[in-house]
Amino acid sequence: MARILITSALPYINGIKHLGNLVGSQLPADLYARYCRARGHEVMFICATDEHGTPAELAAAKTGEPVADYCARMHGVQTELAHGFRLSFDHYGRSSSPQNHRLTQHFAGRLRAAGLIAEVAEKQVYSPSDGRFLPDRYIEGTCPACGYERARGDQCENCTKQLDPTDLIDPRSAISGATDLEVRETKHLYLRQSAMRDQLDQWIDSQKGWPVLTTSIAKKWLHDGDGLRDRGITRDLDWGIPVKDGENDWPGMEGKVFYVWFDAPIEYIAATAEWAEAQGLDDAAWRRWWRTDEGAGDVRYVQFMGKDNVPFHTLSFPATLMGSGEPWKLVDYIKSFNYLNYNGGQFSTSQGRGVFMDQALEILPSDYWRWWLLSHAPENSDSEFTWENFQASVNKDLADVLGNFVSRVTKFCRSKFGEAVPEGGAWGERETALASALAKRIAAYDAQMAAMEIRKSAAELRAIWVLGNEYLQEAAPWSTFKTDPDTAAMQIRLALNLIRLYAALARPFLPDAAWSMMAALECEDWTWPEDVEAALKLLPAGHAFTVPEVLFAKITDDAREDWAARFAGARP
RNA sequence: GGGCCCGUAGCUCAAUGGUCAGAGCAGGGCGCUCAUAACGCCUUGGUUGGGGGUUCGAGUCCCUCCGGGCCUACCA
Repeated sequence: MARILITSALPYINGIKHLGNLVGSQLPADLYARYCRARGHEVMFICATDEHGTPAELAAAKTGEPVADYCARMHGVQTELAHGFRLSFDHYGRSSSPQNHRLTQHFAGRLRAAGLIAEVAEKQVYSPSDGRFLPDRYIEGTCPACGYERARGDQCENCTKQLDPTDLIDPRSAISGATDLEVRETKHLYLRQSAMRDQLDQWIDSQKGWPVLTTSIAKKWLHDGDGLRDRGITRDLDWGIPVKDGENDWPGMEGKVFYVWFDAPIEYIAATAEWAEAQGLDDAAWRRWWRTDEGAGDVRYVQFMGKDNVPFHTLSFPATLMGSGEPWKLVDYIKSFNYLNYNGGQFSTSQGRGVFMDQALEILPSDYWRWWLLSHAPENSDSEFTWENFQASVNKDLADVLGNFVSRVTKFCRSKFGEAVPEGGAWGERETALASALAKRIAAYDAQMAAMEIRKSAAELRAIWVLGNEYLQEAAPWSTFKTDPDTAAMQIRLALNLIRLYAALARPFLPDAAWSMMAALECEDWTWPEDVEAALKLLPAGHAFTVPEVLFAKITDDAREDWAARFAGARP
């Protein structure tokens, strides 16, 4: 038994996430967490809402709520949706928690003591009308290069030229349209990542087997141009974690807060502390996951995230942890994902394009989405959601191959033997061969799951379901029954046990369906089938069961067309 | 502009430089009748984006061209 720490990239507070966000971090992290638990490992699975930053303030302003209230409300909404998708977090925290305030300020203090913080005076655009400094991309104006009138202060979307906000002609606030912008001097803290470049570089080099996507992005940042640049870790905002040096004030930094990307990863740690508090445990309970000098030496730490998050997890956050000079647990493996596209374009939160988590659950139960999303996870390249593909995959894999197997076995047994596991007969060669084929496939499934090869795991699991249908076809208990009822009883006894085995194996992908299967069998034994023969004899003769409702209803053409039309344009 | 990734069957995707490039779906044929018209077996289908090169051997390595995508540090 190992101890596995799993974190999923934090969803931003600013609205409901779409399926692309879900499959890029939380869902595969949940799959892995569930798998690790099923294999008997001790798991700490952490996620949280990422609540600070300009977009959160603006979203709150739009609804007229105080930002703290807005975040509390949206945290509730996201928590509900996480439950809806059966995301099995040990704790779903908030980056605005007191724990995160303390830890973030602690790290800043340690970094300052280590000489890794620089104070930099810089000029930034301020909008008196908005009462705030404007991040570059919140300034719009005419592109000096191509004349595009809605160029952003960081880059012109039309001609892709990199811009400085002061380059823009007729600049205005993208928030209010105000044109009375001025340049003000302000002081900010920078994390001196450049001083840690070699250390980070060596650390990345020492990691074996990370996805190309992960290491190539890290290497690019480390070696591009002059190498890794220092990074501003404070902002002039109201909502956030006040800049402090540990518990002490930071002269000259009054009224400023830490940058979200500084405090968000620290929330992984803080959320574990939140968990401990919620469980009524002491600090040692969470520190044994995070401090190698306090018990985390044998922890394996795995992070899940979309590719846009990679630089912060490979560089900034490790720099924060290493730079503190304290023995914090560093990540051991980073599983990163590409993007899921929607009907040939991108899912888009701002444009409301695609299917969002709340809408998905209104349409179908979570298992349908979990299965499709995970079996098509964008691991090697961007992948594509289409309604046709979704319908075909779900109907074939879930309804026909798995669901129908459960149906045919339980209904056949009920009609010939009644609703209890039938007695009689003994295994022959066919059953031994099946057990050995299953053992082989299960080993492959286990290996793919352990390696976090998501799509390959799904394919192996499906192949295991197919073995059951093949067995039934060959054994043909419906004809055996006419001449040799005892053998038919043995065959169907095995098939009923196969349902339990499938439930145990499928639980990480399909928690609800697995539960329904177990409930129908009136069984609570989720034991992983390490010994397949034993697993296929687990339910004894005479054990009662019930025929379950149809596990997965098929998606009709009408429903598919209806949804395709409904989600074709912007979110209503 | 720079960097990275991808391009394989109608579709979605596999293949440490080494048998005849494989699966699932879709298509075609056969079988079965327990089951959600479900299941099983067989089968059609490829100049691996184009062109060069290295090698005994290239989907895989190198060059080049075409096409798609991502990142490029003040959104997060």
